[in-house]
Amino acid sequence: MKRTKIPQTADGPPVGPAPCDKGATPERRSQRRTFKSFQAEFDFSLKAICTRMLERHRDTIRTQKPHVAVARLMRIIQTTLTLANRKGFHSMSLRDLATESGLSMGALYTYFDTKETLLMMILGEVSSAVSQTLGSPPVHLTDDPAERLHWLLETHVYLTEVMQPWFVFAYMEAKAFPKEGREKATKSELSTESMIADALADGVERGLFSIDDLEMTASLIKPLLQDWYVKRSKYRRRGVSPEQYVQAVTEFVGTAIRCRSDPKAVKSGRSNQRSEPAAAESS
Amino acid sequence: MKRTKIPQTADGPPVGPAPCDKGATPERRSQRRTFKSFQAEFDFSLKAICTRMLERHRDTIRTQKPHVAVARLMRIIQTTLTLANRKGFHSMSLRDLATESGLSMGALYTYFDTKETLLMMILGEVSSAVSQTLGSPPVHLTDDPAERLHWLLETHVYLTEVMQPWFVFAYMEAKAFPKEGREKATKSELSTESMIADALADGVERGLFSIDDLEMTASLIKPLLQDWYVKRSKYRRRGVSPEQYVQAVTEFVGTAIRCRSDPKAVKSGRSNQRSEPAAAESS
DNA sequence: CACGAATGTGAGCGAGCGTTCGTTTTTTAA
DNA sequence: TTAAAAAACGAACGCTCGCTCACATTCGTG
Repeated sequence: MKRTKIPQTADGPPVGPAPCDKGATPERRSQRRTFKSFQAEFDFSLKAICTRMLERHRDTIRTQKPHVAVARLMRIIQTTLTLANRKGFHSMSLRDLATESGLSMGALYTYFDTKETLLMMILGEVSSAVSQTLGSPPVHLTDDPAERLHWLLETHVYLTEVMQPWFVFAYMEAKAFPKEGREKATKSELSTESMIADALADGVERGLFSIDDLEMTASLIKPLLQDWYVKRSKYRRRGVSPEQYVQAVTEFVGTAIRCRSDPKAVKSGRSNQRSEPAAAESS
Repeated sequence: MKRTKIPQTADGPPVGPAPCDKGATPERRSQRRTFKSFQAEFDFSLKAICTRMLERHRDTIRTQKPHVAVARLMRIIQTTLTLANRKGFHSMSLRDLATESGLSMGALYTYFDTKETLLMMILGEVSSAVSQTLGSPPVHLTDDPAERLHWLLETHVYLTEVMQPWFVFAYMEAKAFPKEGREKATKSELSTESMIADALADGVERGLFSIDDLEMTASLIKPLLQDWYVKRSKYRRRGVSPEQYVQAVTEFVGTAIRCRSDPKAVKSGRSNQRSEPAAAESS
């Protein structure tokens, strides 16, 4: 596994998330991951994604100079996501795309041979991002189901936050995928669900969770994660931050499965987290 | 934390001296509603909906004889829902629709003047169905938040079960609605959410629920309801009945909001539920 | 049966689609 | 400076789309 270089927009990297867990005190070990630390760990900027895209499609993309190709790709992809999420991929014409992205029709076809290829290129980056992040959970979590579940929810929310338009695109256009792509999407979706189910099963086995129907519960958690990017504008309007959403979902789920683990691991608890004093404890 | 006032559409004053606290036979009163009893109460068969559709569009539909018009409409709508849910409304051509429904191009235009009108007609029936069912909760529920919440979840699931393709259609094509329609959809969505928030607020006030963030919790319940029709095929494959889903969601939510009300109202508990002769699965 | 009214039909219209390719412009390098 | 290579361009092509309308067919009634 290679370490990703971090060309962060702002100045220096805000110090990665204390890489060595064996380090200091236990409280430090489970230091809460933030959206910022996620962004420091992975680079899902448009530029980074388009660079990976170029590498993956060197054979199809006819432009030679990498920095030109990446620059054009960025315009194309950015515009595609915007237009497609507004009116649907099929309703978006390549002429619209050309005009909005400032390229000519011919130039577009330097980057893909078919409109459908463009769709698949985008989908490919989405599923690659999913397996890159959710695919390799930190080993130290394997024996703490509650932490593992929390890590899953958190990672999912943070990932879909950085790549929100991408995920909306994949979600909305899924049914129009040309078979191959649709299966890929379904598989990826089910794999997320089974990761959740795994963590739940583990928790039940250790007597930490109390769940009637494992499969059903995992099914119910999935839409909560999807809602974050599908209805992103609603949450933005209400001023909900990614961290707040993670906490709300964790709490909601944690209570529902009657999670009896270390309260500070799953329940809201963390007082330093609070941005609003909010006594909130109704008695 | 701010208190959200809930501008309800048209609702009786919830405050009051709980008049019919104890009705006739308690068992009868809170007799569990089933999918079957819902179907008996409302007629959302294709025929019934198309009949209403015809009445609502007498001016646009040129066919005179009602029974012919309804029959044709049924074919048109049925086919539209099938095709649109498979490849998207915009990707479905009217030629496809004509062929599949067994009508000619010209005949189609006897029922709508524009492809967009067809879309709006379908959307209209969906939102009409929502307000017809969710809009008028039984009065005897106004003073039992847990029952009211349960009634909302139940009604929503049953409604979207009978009209599943309609709701998928509305959900998936929502972003392509021509403004007017999109606003209608958004409003309807928010109204459902505020009905939920209403019940939650009521429960918190009476000390029955324990909820940190009302608005957020209501937001989290909504996707659970949507998952039922959006991912219907998944649940069908797993053999989950509408009743089972209602129970799973109720239980999940009930625990999450630490509902302390009468257990039989919200918690699963009742194992004899399972012994019931299981609702008949319609085609 | 007859005959006007109501329905049904599908080829044809212009518009817009994805895609191509001969041409022009820009870049590169000697 | 210059010429070959790379990249950008956008009119043109064939096709399908939503939609129309002159005509054919069926229905309802005397």
